[in-house]
Amino acid sequence: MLYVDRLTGVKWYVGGMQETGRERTRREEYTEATRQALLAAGQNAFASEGYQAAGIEAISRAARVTRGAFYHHFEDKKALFDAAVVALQIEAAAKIEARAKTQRKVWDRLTEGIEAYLDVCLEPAYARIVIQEAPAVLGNARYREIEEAHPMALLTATLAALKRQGELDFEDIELLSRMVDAMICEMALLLPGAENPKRLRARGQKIIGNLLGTFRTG
Amino acid sequence: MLYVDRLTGVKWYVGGMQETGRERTRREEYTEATRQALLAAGQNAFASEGYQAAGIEAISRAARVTRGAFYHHFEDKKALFDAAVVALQIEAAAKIEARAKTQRKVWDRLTEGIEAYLDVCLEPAYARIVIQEAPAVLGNARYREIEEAHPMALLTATLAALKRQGELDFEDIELLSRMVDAMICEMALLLPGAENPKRLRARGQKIIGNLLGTFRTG
DNA sequence: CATATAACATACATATGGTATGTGAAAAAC
DNA sequence: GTTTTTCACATACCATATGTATGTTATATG
Repeated sequence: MLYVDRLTGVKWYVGGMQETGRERTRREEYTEATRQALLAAGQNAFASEGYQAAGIEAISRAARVTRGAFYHHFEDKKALFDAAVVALQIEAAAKIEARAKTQRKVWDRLTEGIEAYLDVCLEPAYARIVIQEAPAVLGNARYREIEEAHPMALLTATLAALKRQGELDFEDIELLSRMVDAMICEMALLLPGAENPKRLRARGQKIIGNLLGTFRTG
Repeated sequence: MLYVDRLTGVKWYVGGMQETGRERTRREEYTEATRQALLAAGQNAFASEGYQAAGIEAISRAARVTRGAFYHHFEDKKALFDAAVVALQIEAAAKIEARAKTQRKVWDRLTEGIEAYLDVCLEPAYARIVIQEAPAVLGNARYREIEEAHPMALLTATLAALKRQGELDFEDIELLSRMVDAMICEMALLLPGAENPKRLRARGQKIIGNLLGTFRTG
């Protein structure tokens, strides 16, 4: 979460934060807690009702504050949604990285990471908020900005590593990464409605595997 | 199916209209014309401002009627958007089919169709309304229903034909079709922001070609 | 010709997002 | 320690947009 030092105007994040030496006051903790409550309430509402149907009034009530408090913490409704997407993407990237790290060889890391990514995409909240609604609500530019910074960065980095090691050959790693991303998201939206999800998933992975295979060298 | 009266220039649709053998009255023609005007105004508004920002008042004014007329023709705002998506998808399917038909061999039809699909996806109105916003506005289920009935049906049919001819080998044609579809849409959202669109497009097509190549037999 | 109906227009009800202002407690300044 | 300021909220208000209920007129129909 973002903090702003009143004295220095310095901003910093908790999560990937640097210690600035200055101590946190109790009040700051409370503030952060209500902000978190609003964000959590927002995620719930957006996930279950969708962006448009989710009302700020209801979200605020769920966080046990008034709409006044909401507008103190967030610029507007879109800002809350943006924050929700960022939080989900950071979470997603962490989960994927953790799973990928269980493998030694880079190529195995890739396939494990893709597995993990698909698992994340299958979580209903993620599917609805990030995949289904975020592009429309935030606009493509902003959506891609967030996506590139978090979950896709891992994929791109892994593909780049493979290329450096000479195990993969393609000019535009970024593009290849996006294509794989698109296929994974497609799978995520397809699987919940399938009559045989296990089989469908296996087939989907085969397709993705085939594609990557065509660029594999050695 | 759209008909245009060569004498009057009036357009109308046959589809929901019962074939009564009865002649079309002038009044019915007028009615259909205003409906068309509303639909066109809606497409413009949705394409330039997005679903949420586009107001029914403005759309109605652009069609030179009041909001009362709008609500006479459409259930609600979503219904207009739905109609706009359907119309765009029907149009898209027609364009793709026309282009694909220029080729003799089925495999060439496939690649030509993919080319044509990408071209359609690059039209700003289509990209914004169908690709970017429709899933969020209509919900995934409805979105896929429309997509499957129109542009994707062609892709699936072509892939199925190739499979029948023994030129393609994969168990789930529908899935493969969806994957290709996902990649094309991804390309469409990627290209407008690219510094070298021509090169990017070529690379994207190479990726899609590679994927299909892995299932090619003979 | 009378009646019904359909294609609109008008007026209204209501919800929701956003803003402007008020308040009390806590931190900073002196 | 007292004063002053700040900040995290609450209250009240406003604007806008969706949707509905009702009214009106022209056309089709018996």
